[in-house]
Amino acid sequence: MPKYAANDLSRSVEDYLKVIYHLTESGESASTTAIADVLDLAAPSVSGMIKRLAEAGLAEHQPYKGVTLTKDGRHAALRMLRRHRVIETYLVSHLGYTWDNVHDEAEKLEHAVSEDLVERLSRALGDPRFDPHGDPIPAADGQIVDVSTTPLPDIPVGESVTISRVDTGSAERLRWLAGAGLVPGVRITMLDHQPFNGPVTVSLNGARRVVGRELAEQLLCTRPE
Amino acid sequence: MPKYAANDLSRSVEDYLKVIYHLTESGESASTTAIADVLDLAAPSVSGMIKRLAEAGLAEHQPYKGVTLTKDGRHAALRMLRRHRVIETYLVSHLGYTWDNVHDEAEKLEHAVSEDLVERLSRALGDPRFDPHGDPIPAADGQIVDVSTTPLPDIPVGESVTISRVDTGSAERLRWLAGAGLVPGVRITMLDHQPFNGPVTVSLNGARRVVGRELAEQLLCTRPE
DNA sequence: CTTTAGACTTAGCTATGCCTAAATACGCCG
DNA sequence: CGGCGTATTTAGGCATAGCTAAGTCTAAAG
Repeated sequence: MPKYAANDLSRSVEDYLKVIYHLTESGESASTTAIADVLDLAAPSVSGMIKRLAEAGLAEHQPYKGVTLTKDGRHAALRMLRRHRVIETYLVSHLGYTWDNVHDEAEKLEHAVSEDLVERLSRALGDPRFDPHGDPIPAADGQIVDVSTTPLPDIPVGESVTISRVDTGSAERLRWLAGAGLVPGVRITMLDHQPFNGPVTVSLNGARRVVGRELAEQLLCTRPE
Repeated sequence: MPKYAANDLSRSVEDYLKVIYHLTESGESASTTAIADVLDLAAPSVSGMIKRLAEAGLAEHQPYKGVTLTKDGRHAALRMLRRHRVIETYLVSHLGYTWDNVHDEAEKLEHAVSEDLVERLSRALGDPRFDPHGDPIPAADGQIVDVSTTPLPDIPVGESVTISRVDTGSAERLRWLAGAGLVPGVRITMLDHQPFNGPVTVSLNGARRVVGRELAEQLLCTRPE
């Protein structure tokens, strides 16, 4: 018999679940310190919350080894992710926000919107599958598509690719990228790699763009065929 | 020098301020029990919060006599009222909500939206001055229009008036009224009063509507000239 | 003028979620 | 293998905001 999904988690719990979800996406478990860093909290506060999450059946904790989400916890985290990304998309396409300033607003709203409102927002948008940063929006049932992408610096010279995802939360970087036209959906061709972690040069619509290595790593591309 | 408006009140504080604002609109001070009833809290909890509100300079408390808002408190309450009504209006006109089901959603969102978002919503609506229930929306600076209205049962037979405001939060009543076409902006003519607090009969667009006294009291009308 | 019901406040407890300080475990380096 | 630094947990507090139980004030009725 499935447990009733606890649908009334506190704001804090929701935030922890989201962070743990992100930290464990690559398979490893999330450490206390890593969580504390992201949420800007003291480590003991995180220790305490991890215990509560485990008791609530949302997370599994191996003391001193880290924490992972249970099925319930992952489900709740995906619900938050859906909310966040639907809200961001709506704010950008219907209320004049730009992709560099939606994050904070969505961060607050995602804890306040009802299931119903999220679905209305999604429908008003035509049930988009990606948000303005190219991040996939989980479906209402928690399904999330897994697009295989390659960081821009790993693209060989001469190859043409499509930018599919921009993996930074930095408003400054997002603004610069938007100004340079380097946004999801755009087709670019790799022209040059400089060695020793130097910049890469790409062309888009005939124009040249030089992008520093660190930023280029955050431009995730889909390769042809 | 004006005090900086405390812009980071807790959800609870915001709720208390709203309730005290409503209870004191008619000039009297709000009693502990009245506040407790509306918020569905125990009286001692309210006593405690009133003390905190007074310490924060948001309310004035005469022990055993009731509480009123200070200028700061009233300002914060009006800010919440603006948020609530702008959100309700947006949900109805852009997201397919009906006037009987927006309240709960707005109640949660009003604590989460930023000043910026409220102004964007308002602009997207053309800066409306009334919400779907006909309640005036305070301006961003706290100005609120005071429309003088008359409860429907006080309209003499034969007079034609416009429904300007529907003063009930009951979803059932709102649904019935919408079905009967008795919504703000509609012009009706008083046909009959039954005695002993009996129902009133009105015509709208040639149709007759019989409305019980209690409900009719909640239909606030503007009279000609 | 007293009594008394009901409104209001005080006292003291609970839960959440944060903190600092102190204790303890892990794992690496010599 | 032992020690040491870092990560982690435990212990003990604090603030907010709720609760019940008990005491106190007000005002109306006798």
